[in-house]
Amino acid sequence: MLAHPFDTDDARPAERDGFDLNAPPCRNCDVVREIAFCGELTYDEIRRLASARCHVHLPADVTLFREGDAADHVYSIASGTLKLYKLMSDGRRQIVGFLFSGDMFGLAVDGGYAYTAETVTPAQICRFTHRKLDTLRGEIPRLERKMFAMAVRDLAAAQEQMLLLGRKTAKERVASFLLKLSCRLELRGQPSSPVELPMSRADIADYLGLTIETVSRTFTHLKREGVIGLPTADHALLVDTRVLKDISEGTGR
Amino acid sequence: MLAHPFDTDDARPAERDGFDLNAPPCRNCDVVREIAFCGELTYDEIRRLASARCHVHLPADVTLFREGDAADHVYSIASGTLKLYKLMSDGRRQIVGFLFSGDMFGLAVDGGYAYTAETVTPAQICRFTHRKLDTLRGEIPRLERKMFAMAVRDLAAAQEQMLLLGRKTAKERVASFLLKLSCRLELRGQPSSPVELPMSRADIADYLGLTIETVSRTFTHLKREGVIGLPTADHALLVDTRVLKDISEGTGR
DNA sequence: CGTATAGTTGATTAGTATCAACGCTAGTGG
DNA sequence: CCACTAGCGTTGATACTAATCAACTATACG
Repeated sequence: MLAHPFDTDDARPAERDGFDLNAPPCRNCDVVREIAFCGELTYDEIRRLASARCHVHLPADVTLFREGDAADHVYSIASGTLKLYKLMSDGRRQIVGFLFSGDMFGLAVDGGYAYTAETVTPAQICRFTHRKLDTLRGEIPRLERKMFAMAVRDLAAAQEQMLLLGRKTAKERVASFLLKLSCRLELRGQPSSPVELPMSRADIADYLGLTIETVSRTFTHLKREGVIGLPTADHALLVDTRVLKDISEGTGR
Repeated sequence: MLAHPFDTDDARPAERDGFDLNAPPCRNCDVVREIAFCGELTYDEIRRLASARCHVHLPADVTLFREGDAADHVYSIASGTLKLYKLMSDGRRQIVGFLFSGDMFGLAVDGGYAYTAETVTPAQICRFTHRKLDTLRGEIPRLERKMFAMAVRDLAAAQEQMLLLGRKTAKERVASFLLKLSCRLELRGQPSSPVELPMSRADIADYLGLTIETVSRTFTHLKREGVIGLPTADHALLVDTRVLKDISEGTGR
């Protein structure tokens, strides 16, 4: 396992990677504002948060921590895509979530992470020690609320995924997956249609509870039906969102 | 839908169903202590909580709210079993959780419940308005922390269930299910073996992403193999927990 | 340009769903 | 008190979706 360069949490938190984290209404705070916890916080609060964090840029396919590791840190994504997954002893894998900029992860119950976290693309990551973040949460009620809201949102998303995994067909799963990615773009004010698929077919399969082959075949079927387009393997065009939505809900073909 | 008798949240919260909620170190506060939020709170804090709640006893098969309903309340279970589920338009159902005494539910993101909640057995339920609970959370940091911890715990459980639904075989699912119920008993200091199954086979099937028939057959197989016993349809005896655990993890038969 | 990896497509198999019948238990009414 | 009925659970036969096994193609990399 690659030793990742986070080892400076307490050493020099204020200046790192060219970011001066202490100058309030500047480029740097805008960057911090991007990160998960900071929605609706004041600049002063963000500054306190920023001084507790550790920022790093990682290449693709880096493991941040493994399921069962002592949960020392909470993470936040500034840019890039990550995956969280659980493994069975025989190698079966379930990806419990793909994460993007603004997402938070690393919360743990009994001191151990419940999943492995790995970068899918190069990514800029912030990291806070649980200890420091706990203190800050106590001092900044809005931060506490924000983190709670994020946990509740994650829970609702997980429940939606349980419906997908337990009750949907392969076609419905793939359609739901594409729509979810598209929705996320729309929420961020970006065009909803050419959806980037930075993850491999294997990752998609392990996220949807399918095999690589079934994912590939289903993409092809949807393409043949004219519902989607696949200009490249890692870009999907949502040609008919309406129909795709019907398919994802079991109403359509 | 049955109109459930909760309509007194603001009317007379202090005295209801024979419970005097204002006398601190008495039977009633012990009852309240049972409920979800109250772990690690002082009697004073519990009293403030209790004065905001509304308590009721419900029969089996009562719907408390439906997916999409305006999320007005947060609920806590004092006794009994409930199920939370999501429905698709064609009737396919995924139960996202069975809940027992001490569990909390009804947290919502965008003002709407993400699932339907229904009693499986007769149950004693507490209810708080989101409005009041939000205020109390602000006033009682420990409450805020407790609810956050519960949300994180629920999230980890949901992720574990995603692994089950996405990657486990029918046998592994049923074994995991029985072990989970058994573990819960053990954590509460009760004998881990005769596990009560208050829910129907249909409920178990919709929880495990299987059909009634597959659940039934799998119970029979495990019984034939001598791993479990089924004295009645709604009681399971865990004969060989070790083997059951191996099965649930894909290590065993 | 050759090789390795990811993705696609095809043939077959396996696990679970579906369809169907039967048995058991509990509640009901004579 | 006992027969009747309804609903739940079990068991069996068959069908079907997605997994597995296998081959091939396209893309990226040295």
